[in-house]
Amino acid sequence: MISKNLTAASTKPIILGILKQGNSYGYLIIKKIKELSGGMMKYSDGMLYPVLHRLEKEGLIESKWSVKNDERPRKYYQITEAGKKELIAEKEQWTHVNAVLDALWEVKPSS
Amino acid sequence: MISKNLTAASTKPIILGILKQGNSYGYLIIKKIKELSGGMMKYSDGMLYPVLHRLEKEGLIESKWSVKNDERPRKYYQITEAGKKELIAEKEQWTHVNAVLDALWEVKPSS
DNA sequence: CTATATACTTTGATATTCTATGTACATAGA
DNA sequence: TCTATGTACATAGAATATCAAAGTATATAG
Repeated sequence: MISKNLTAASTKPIILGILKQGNSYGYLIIKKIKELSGGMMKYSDGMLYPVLHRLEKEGLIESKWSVKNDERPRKYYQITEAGKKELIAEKEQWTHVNAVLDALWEVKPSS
Repeated sequence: MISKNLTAASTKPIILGILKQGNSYGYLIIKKIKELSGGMMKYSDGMLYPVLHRLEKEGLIESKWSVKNDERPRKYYQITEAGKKELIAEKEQWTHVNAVLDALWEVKPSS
């Protein structure tokens, strides 16, 4: 299982990345993350929904209730322009941190 | 600047990685991180020292006061065997999360 | 003698997290 | 019919984590 910290750090880019592929809703996003990570990352609903609310409050995603007579009401989210920019900014940060870590994973002791 | 979450997630592997290169002490570790990250990551002393104490409590690092007459007292840390194993486990987690993110950064909208 | 750098530590207000709980509908199958 | 399970969203609040600020002290440069 992925650690709490690493899960927390990757939540935002993962959700934004999934929504960049196409609109989706909470329950489906949870299943998608589990699938994408091969079961290494599992979000409970109680964990994910507050994050979606926060991202919406930050203007990175937008929601719209979809109510059709042949299916259950679902709250569909879509990524905003600000969200797409944020995803790019996230990628830059991850690239940077990975560069630092890559320099450290395999180092031999200098002694 | 690197986000709070990503900083938090990378703190442990960065410190363990630095100590794997050779023993070091708090103040020097802070400077080393700043240097390694090109200034993108800056730890205040109030942030780093508690982390060192926690890692020591977890048995991942060990400390020893170095008191010599020609220099100031310093608390040197060295990585333990458990710490080396933890660093490997961290690397695996980062590899996994990066694989998930790599699948999402560049996706084209399916619509 | 003052400012800055070095070096380590802890407190506690603030923020975050996520478990537990609640609501509600759909459907499979016993 | 009843029950279990899956789908779908939401939030309170206990538990935990964070980190700025303040404290102590020595060294050195100007």
